[in-house]
Amino acid sequence: MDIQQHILDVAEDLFNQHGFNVVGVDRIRDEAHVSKTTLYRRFGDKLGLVEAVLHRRHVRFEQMLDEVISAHDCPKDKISAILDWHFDWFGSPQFKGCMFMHAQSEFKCTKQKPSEIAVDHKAWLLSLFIRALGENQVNAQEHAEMLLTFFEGMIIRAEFGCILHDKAFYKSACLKLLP
Amino acid sequence: MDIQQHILDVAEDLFNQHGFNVVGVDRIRDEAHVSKTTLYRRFGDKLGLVEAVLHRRHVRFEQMLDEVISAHDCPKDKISAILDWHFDWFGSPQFKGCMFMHAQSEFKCTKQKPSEIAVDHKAWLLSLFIRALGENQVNAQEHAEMLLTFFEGMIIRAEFGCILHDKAFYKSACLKLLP
DNA sequence: TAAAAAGAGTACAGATTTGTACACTTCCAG
DNA sequence: CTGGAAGTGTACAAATCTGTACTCTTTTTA
Repeated sequence: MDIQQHILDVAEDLFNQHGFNVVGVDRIRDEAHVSKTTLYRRFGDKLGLVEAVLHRRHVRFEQMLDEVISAHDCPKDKISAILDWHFDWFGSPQFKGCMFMHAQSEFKCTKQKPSEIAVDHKAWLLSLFIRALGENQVNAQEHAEMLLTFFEGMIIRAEFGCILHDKAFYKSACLKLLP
Repeated sequence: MDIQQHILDVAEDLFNQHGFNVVGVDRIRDEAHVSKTTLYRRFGDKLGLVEAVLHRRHVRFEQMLDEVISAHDCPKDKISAILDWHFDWFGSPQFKGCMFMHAQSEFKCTKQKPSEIAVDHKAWLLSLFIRALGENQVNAQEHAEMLLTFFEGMIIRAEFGCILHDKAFYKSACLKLLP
């Protein structure tokens, strides 16, 4: 059992459910059943822990979604698969919105590293859509941006508990936004 | 000079720039140049102040956007005008993302009133799009939801500093999402 | 004008938060 | 088996945050 990963598991879950600033180090210590000494030895300070959580989450999303789009051939199927993946995510009990959006809103004014990680994550997400559309397409960049915009909106609507049950409407909308 | 509105001005600006939990009552007192007695006499507690700020902001948005769509006739022009209004907002120096999204992410886990106000605001926003499309249209509800989703995504992309300079792409995407 | 309401300013109680210190234990590798 | 790295548990310093208390002053209103 890797204690580092266990701490990150607990911290990620707490940050995801309640936010970064509102969750104190003592609470992570209690729920992870480790000592504060260990927390500060491993991650330096609370900000270091936040960064480690975000970085690991980004890598996980990267692996999952890269696999999702590589399992299909044409742009239409790749986008459709990304949509399915998002709906599975929205339906999971852990879903509480996008942690990178929350990091951006909580840390952007102080220009701290979590905000930087969030911006990098979204830049990678745009590149995923560009690759899904095929980079040599005309205006692939802009079409990818429109699709990403729509997906970001879906995440928000899901966080507000307002996602429509019928996935078909979203799939149809995505198709309209394709080149 | 209305002291109540002045306090709300200052609090709204601070909450907008930095978030709700991170801004303390003492800071609002200092920047508004009022006493803590006045703050607590007027708003009860910090949560009451947050609620008052959100409520007033919702009413202001309601007035502005109702006026925007009533100034045009066909759905296409109404949506286009809403888009223009959003781009003006994104370009303003006060823009720091959607305060109701932030309220939802900071208060939803505690099921407090700010989250309720945020949900109500977004429900009203959906109704705005339904009215803009014309309520008797086929699947107006669902088309409005797709448009709202896209607009929520634009707000997020703007918060990340990633909105494209050329408004034409977004306008074109909106048209594709119309019935 | 006199009473009542509202505000200023300050102090403070009580809780919470981050981060450190220190003594003691566990565990593993040379 | 032994020394060092890592972990536990506790205590605590220092800052911060919410909310109240209390006195004094200003403003409004009857």
